[in-house]
Amino acid sequence: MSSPDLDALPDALSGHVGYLLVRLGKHAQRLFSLEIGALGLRPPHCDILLTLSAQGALAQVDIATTLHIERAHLVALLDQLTALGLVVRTPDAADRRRHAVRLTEAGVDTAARVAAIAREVEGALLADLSEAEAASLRSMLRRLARDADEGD
Amino acid sequence: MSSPDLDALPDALSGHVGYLLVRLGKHAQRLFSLEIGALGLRPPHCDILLTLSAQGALAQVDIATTLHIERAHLVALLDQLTALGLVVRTPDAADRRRHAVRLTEAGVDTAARVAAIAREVEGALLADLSEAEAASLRSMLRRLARDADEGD
DNA sequence: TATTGTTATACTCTATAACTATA
DNA sequence: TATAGTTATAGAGTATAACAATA
Repeated sequence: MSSPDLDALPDALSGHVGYLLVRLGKHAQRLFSLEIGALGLRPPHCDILLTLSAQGALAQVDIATTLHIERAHLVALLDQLTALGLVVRTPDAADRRRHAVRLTEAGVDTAARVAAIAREVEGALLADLSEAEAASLRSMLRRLARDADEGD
Repeated sequence: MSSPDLDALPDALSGHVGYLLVRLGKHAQRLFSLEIGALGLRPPHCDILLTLSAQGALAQVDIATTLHIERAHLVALLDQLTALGLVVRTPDAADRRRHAVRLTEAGVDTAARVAAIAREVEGALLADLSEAEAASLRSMLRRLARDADEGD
């Protein structure tokens, strides 16, 4: 048994979209993590910042539902973002069980930098695709993601 | 702050292919995991079985390289597959550092069942795409995966 | 009774270093 | 010296149950 000429990507799996999604998802996550590490953030922190940036104040349960993060896990993530001065939790007068989470001014700035980094990584990831191909890919993936959410 | 009408998929992130890949990869992994749980297997076990099924005997380092699994992690995975009677490690006469890993007869059967399950999950995942769209998606993802491997 | 935020626990995946035996 | 398999450890993501405060 000598080492065979191994394809970088195993043919046995390259035909499965499921496997490709898992593999590319991990790759994208890794690239992105390296870039945002300098900000002291990990991917879920960034998902939260971008979501708050687009939607304004949200209760924790809404953030959790939107991002598919467990409520229980979200607590520590928000504690960390609070310690960094990027978000604040304020009580909701109308329903005192809920905490309104919103970006601070520093949080708004950081969200903008995160968005810029995301665009850079995106460019590197899709470098070999034409504009039309990238648009087609994005459109199909968005449809699949919506289908997946409906199935929950 | 009343609960806003939350899109299932947050608009702030749905435009990023990177985020969609991560999210869909996790979804695909979850669907697949549920199905193969009945076989006592987890995704990396299946990746190994399918790779051995296609390539025959491989040394552990080759499996690890091909599948992007750490050599150190692979040891336990192969121990588990061995305990299930699905693979065997045999010494390589030409290089006694290397162990040839190959499927047993039961392993061949299980690999076939895993492949069938993978096709089912694939069907569910891509249900809303036309044949042409699915082929286009698969082709683009495969290109991106090869690009990613070259960049390593 | 149900929901929100919280604490605690456990399992998987990932990353790293170090050891042994062989080359 | 370098490589293959192994052991051990720690961080990160995920899933679950249970609790207090509030609706």
